[in-house]
Amino acid sequence: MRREQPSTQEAADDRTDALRTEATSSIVGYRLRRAQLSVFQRFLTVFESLALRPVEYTVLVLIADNPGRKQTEIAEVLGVKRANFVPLVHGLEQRGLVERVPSDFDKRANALHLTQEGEAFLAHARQVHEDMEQELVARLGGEKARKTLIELLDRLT
Amino acid sequence: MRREQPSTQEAADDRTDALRTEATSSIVGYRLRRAQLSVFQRFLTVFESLALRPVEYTVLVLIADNPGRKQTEIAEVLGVKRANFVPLVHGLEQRGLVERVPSDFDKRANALHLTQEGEAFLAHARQVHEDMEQELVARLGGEKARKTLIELLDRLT
DNA sequence: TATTGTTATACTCTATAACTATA
DNA sequence: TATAGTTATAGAGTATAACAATA
Repeated sequence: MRREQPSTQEAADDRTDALRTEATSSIVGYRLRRAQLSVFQRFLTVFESLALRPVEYTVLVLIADNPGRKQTEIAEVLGVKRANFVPLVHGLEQRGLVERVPSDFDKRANALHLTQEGEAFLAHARQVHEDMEQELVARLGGEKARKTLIELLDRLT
Repeated sequence: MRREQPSTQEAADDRTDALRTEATSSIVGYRLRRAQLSVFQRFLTVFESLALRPVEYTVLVLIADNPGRKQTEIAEVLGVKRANFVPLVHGLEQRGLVERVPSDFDKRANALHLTQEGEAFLAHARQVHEDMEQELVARLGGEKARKTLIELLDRLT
């Protein structure tokens, strides 16, 4: 049997070749983190001209699909603390994409809506995002692979 | 055809039922983030008695499999900036798990090694981690599902 | 009493610049 | 000149506590 690596007892101060990373392959959490960072980095690049972060895109999508909901509700489904949601939605409002309408049913609450400009912006963003998803599907090896991935991820969540 | 939801044109200030989140299902990055956070949270719980964070566990594994390597090399393969790696490895050294040995070949560099205590600690940590991985495998639906997941994640990285 | 939105604040992660000692 | 380790620091992201208005 051929010895391709020095003994594991030996130090390696003098070697400049690649590190052994086999053990990290078996750490699901580590692989998840690397993949997530990679996909988010790609998102930031693709959405740079729209100046939209991943969480902001998701907020716009959720408001569009749930018009009139309270800040707390949108924040909670996203896993964002309501205290941290304040500056987030404030930024979207200042850009003219989101409206905070005092609720008729509960004077403490703000009902969230997209503005007309917000709807148009999101329509464009959805297109940009769909293109990115197709790029990911290509990397994964097809729509079936993407569906499998989502299913497996959901089992971990 | 039965109408199960109010018109999408209508606001929803008065409803208290679950939000529509179908659109977020199709966002791979979002699903990745949720799954990663969930798995990391589980890791923190499982490793609470060992007081070990995910990145620290990975550092120990990498040093064990690559004794004598420089800080820069371990940091880079992990995607950690060398500046941020300093306090990380310092903490592991203070706990008596890791040694920084001035390299014979390059007086600028520190060669990283596990101490005897570090080896014993890691042996225990690997066991705890293996138990956690088996728990994840059960959630995923078997070893084959886990292998599929890792393959798909690697295609995104 | 409890909840909504808000402010303030702290802690972790991450990123960059600059220094020193070596190469 | 370039690199290894280090320090300082700034920016995100995330967490908790406390407050006013309202339920």
